[in-house]
Amino acid sequence: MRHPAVAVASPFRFSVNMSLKIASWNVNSIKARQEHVARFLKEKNPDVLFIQELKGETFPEISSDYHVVYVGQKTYNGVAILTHHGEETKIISTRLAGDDTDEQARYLEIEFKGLRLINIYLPNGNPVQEDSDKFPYKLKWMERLYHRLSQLRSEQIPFLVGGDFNVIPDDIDCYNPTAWQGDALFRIETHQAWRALLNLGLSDAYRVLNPLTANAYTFWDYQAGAWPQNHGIRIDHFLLSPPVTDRLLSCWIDPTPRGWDKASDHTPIFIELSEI
DNA sequence: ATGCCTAACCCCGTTAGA
Repeated sequence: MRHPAVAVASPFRFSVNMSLKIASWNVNSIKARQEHVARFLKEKNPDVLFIQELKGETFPEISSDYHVVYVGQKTYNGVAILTHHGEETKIISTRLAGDDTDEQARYLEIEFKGLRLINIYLPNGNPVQEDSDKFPYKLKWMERLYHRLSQLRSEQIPFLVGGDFNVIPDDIDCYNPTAWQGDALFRIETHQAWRALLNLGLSDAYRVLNPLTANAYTFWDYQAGAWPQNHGIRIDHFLLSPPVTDRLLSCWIDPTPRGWDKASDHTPIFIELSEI
């Protein structure tokens, strides 16, 4: 048979432009990294950029090509979503449900092109010790996230969650698993909560397409020559709900911004989705 | 080894990050 049996719905279906490129990057202060972000947008031209750790209450003017929605906080946390050419966005929520007393700016959920986009800066959780509530806060936050995503699943709303999860999913995701034993990013409770998210039917976009790739990291400590020795961890992720996983074309980590002068300790991760 | 580095705040050291 010379011609495919299935008709092509649109002559543009196989155009290279018919995809959505979404990036996520913890910049460790938007004020300190605004020139890096401007360079990144210009060079990579993503349709959407998730940013974490704004570390401030304001968002500087960076690019007239992008529309910015953000939730800020003095000194700590803060997340933003940038969309190219001011495409239609609608803010659904600027906080994670489940604790009205939680003032930390770590969650931003928007509607974009029929998708729910969720940008998170999941709590670090260290130190793990009796007299600190940081680890319990992390676990509670993950439980709240589970409930929110479970709700979206039952409502059959297609979504993706991207950001700094502060979770090292497995041994392959860090240069020295032994060194991370007991750390909040690698604790058994953290892994249980991570697996609970996956068991909602979500996929870890990077591992779907790169199941065996080792030494693939998104964070390198400023200290002890971690970057030049590639002593990193993979903690920035995209989790996709099933219909979004069906649209996944590619997922990659771009280490180059980590090598820039006065760099963030994180580097961006990308996904590319086919258009409907 | 629990620091090594970096940023914010604002007092010139502390807190937090991961």
